[in-house]
Amino acid sequence: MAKDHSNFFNDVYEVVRLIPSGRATNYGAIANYLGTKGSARMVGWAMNAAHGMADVPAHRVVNRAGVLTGKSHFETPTIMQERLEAEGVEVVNDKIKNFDKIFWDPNTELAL
DNA sequence: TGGCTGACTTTCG
DNA sequence: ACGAAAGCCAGCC
Repeated sequence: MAKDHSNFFNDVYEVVRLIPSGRATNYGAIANYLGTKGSARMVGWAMNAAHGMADVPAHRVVNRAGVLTGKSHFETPTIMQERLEAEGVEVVNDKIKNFDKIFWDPNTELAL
């Protein structure tokens, strides 16, 4: 399982893994951090492969509005919200409450 | 080799 | 303020 096979996917996994508990980020931030800012979709795609990895908390990755867009891709559409609430994140209507304060930007937190 | 798809984002109407 | 369309890159057929 060499990480050099797909740098893009691996990078996404690492960034998502670096997301601290009780925090969440969005696809655009990760894409921007990786340099592929134009392809925020690809981040989601990478997560599609990442959802098979337990080490990748995909539930901490949401869209720029803080909505749990990818919840449907989990084992169950409720897993994402359940896990976020378990982390201490308030979720209402499949949307993260106070997303503005729990938002975790790799470009800022990792201090590029 | 060429073209479609995709867990997004931004902008024009 | 809401709706629809374009743009982006990388994997997959």
